[in-house]
Amino acid sequence: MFGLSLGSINVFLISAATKTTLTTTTRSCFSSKIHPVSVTVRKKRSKNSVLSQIEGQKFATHEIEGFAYNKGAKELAQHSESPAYWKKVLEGIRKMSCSADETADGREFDKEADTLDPKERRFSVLASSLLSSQTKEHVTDGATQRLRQNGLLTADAIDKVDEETIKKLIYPVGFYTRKASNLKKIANICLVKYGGDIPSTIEELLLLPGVGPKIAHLVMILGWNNVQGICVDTHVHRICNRLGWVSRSDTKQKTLTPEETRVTLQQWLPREEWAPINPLLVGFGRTTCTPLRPHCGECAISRFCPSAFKVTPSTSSKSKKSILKKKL
DNA sequence: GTCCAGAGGA
DNA sequence: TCCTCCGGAC
Repeated sequence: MFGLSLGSINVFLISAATKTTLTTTTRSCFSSKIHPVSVTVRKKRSKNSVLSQIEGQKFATHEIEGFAYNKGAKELAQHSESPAYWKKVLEGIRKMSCSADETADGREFDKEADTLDPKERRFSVLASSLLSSQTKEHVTDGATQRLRQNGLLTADAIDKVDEETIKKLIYPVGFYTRKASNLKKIANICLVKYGGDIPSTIEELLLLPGVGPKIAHLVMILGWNNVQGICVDTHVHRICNRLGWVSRSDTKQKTLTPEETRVTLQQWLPREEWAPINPLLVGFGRTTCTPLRPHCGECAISRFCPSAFKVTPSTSSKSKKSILKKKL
């Protein structure tokens, strides 16, 4: 159960949040190498040099690493004001998730994951993260199981097996043809460049085919227990905008992309919430705060939500087109 | 038929 | 910025 891995993440988070100095205990909580990063962010995402989209935004090294241990760190980590009641909102969503009897994470990663060799565990995290995107949970689980049963959850094995076999085994995950091809390429890169392990930084993960910001951050958290940033998918993006938790700089307009949401959200959301917020909002977004016709009537936090009961169904470009067609 | 959901290519 | 990739739920 992913809960196990989440457990270890929680341990890390608590220690990171409460330590005031960098101790060996804290350091040992990271299974990964720590890469101090100072990133200048660009407006347009390019595969080679990227982290995010807000121009001029810089992260202090200690912030990126996950430590708020020196004097200036707190101010830096909190340079944007938190929206009112955000704690109550998260608490309310947590309660709803529990009563709906959902898994807190919304994702099941490898029951046997803890018995695996760390390198193999990380590769399987990367593989299942890739499969899970744009795919229902049970479908991902089935595909991952089949890969495992065939011994295909290591870089070495994937590199050797032919693409057609992978394709058949992972069917019917979303975009299985492309994913099979990407998986082969990724396995080869992991083998050649990383000795069968996976990359340990966001930048290097982003160089892998089929890995964008969403999966890169997810893999850093689940694979390396290293919270570099929030894993923002379409649910986190939508819900944060509905709640008014993020907006374009100096305006009240919604953020335009998940990447913009991620950077904006990271400016005020305390670090210990970065890892758990994705599974929490994904569950909430699938059941209650749905993209089309959200169930505000049964939502326990609607009183905190500026969009409650007035979310107009977002008109997609496709439906806009068909509306236009009908008019013509 | 429409929408979902991230990444990549035009 | 839009389109494409996929099966499947609705």
